Amino acid sequence: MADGLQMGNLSLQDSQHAPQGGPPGRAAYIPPHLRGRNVGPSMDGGAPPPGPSAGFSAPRDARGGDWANANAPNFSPRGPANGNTSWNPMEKLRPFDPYAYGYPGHAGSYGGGGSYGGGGGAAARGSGDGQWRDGKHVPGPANPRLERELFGLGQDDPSKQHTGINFSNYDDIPVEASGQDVPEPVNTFTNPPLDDHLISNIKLASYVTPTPVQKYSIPIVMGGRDLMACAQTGSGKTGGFLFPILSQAFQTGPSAAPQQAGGGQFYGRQRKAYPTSLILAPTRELVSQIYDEARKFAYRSWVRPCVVYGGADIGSQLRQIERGCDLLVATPGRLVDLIERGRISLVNIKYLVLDEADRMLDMGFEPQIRRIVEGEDMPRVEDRQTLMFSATFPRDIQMLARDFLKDYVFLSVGRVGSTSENITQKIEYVEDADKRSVLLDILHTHGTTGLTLIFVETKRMADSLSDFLINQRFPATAIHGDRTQRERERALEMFRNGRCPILVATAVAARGLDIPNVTHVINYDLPTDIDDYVHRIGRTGRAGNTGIATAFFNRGNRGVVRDMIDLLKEAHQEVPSFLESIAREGSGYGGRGGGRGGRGRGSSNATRDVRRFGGSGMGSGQSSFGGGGYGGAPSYGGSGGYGGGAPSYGGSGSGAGYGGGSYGGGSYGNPSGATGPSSWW
DNA sequence: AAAAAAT
Repeated sequence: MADGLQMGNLSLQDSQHAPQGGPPGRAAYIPPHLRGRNVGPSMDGGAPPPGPSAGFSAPRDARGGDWANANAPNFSPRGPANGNTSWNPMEKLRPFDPYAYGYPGHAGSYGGGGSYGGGGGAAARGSGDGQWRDGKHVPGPANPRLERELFGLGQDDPSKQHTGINFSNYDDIPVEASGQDVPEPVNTFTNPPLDDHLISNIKLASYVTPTPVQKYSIPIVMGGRDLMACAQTGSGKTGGFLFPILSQAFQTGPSAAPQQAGGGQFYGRQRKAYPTSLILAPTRELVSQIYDEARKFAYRSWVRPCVVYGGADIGSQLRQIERGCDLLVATPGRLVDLIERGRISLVNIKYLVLDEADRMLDMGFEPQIRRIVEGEDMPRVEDRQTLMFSATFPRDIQMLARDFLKDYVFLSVGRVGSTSENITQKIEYVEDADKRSVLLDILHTHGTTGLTLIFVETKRMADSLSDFLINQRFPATAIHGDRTQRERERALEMFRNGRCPILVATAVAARGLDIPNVTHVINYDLPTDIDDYVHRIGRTGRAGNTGIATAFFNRGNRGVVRDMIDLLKEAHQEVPSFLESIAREGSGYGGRGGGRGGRGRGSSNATRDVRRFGGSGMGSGQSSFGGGGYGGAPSYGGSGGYGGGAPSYGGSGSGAGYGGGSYGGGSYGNPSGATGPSSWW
């Protein structure tokens, strides 16, 4: 991978790779917003942007031997001292926050550790794990205990027995791919292109057929292409990036560690990790979820996944990383922290994944993300592969895509829930004062099968409603941002495993969480943003199953009435007449019906490859998945679409952009004349 | 209004 990289200047190397305790050899910290693109803080004195990856080919980089040899110092330098089998208590405690208990769940696989180092021929991780030896992948022995933990027996933990079935319904999910030379999708988990070891892990996890996202993403990523995918969590996107990344990793082995002084000697006294894959996601729950998946598919392989996030003891995370870290799943803040501490270097990154990118931006992570991607030692765009996932594709995400991706394939995956009709949506007119009793009616009649997720708008309401339900002898619990991390995890776990099949939640649980078996979502309070509604109901009907979504609607929600009607129609749901009449009453916004401007419902997921259209037309560049939009992929505007189109993001907002034709189907309803859509904000 | 995140 280092081939063809230019040499950086030496001072650059030194400042970047200086042992952590050393004097701060770098220039004063430059805040991200004052920084030019590609000019990281360590690029003193106007060094041209050779990219941080220049740091690779330092003279002292003693690569040249085989990978394993060069890599060895990265891994468990302490060797046997750490190796142990006494960590197993984790097994009982593990459920959620691994760090809370001192050691991440990977422990069990770590076994004796005695095989480390030795003659330097192998990058061994301990007797339980696989190795990369003499240019070959040598999977570790089976570990029944770990296997049970990772893949589950499906007995007492319903959350594990249920990993994505009913695949036939997946096929309803439309996918549109665009870009230059889009590789043909695959239809099976087979070799080629996938690695055999990965396939065996996929089998262990009982995945049978790739989901639509995976069908496309696997060949795209394995073909070395960058990817921008608009997809939600339930679509199987985690596998969509993990499968190809791990498959490649199994076949090509570890990268050489830089900064290594030959003979397996450590250069510098800090142990620093050099992951080859980095996955960024916005929340702790999400990174944990991704990490759990990564552990499954990395089972018995040489690849060691790690997870870091805030709010947990950093010491144990540091120790975990020291033992080897090939695939790192992280929240941005904590990762920056670790980079600042000099414990993680990104020079070896081959794969960068930004998951739920829109949400990360919503949460104000852009500075950290830009710092990580552009302001540290991450290889340049050309020298890494970058995959971005986002439920929506608004302007700021387009900018990120423009800056972080190269000649990417754009993938648009239909809404899992609403569009594919997996979810039956019911809207009931309920005044605030009647909500409790109506809720009780529903809970009584709905029976006890499956899990019920109830969304409310405020934390106080979450508490009081769950108290109320408990008083009414319903097994309920609550999750919201004022509860401690531990309480949240516990609530979620109780919900997952069915001991508390009713969960009252605020928006904290609206997005991203993948909880199987949620059969009913109740919007006790409707959100003001229809996108949030879509995400909420998307907690049910997941993995191709069906679900029911009930919403309590009254005049206080008339702000979303227009979007709600559009959404119901698009999803071929019944539209109650009171909605229409309330819509006719007018919502007081003027302009187009709901006053939502262009950022209508279409933004939820529906997206198009902006590169195809000359300008971004609508201010936010979002579009709908409307009607016939899929098949056609009408106007790619010739092959020059990308190169030429890219700079146009600054785009006009003035309406003209619909021209592309994919709106023809007209299901979008009202692309009416409004001008600046973004005025809505 | 709520949520999230490095401390």
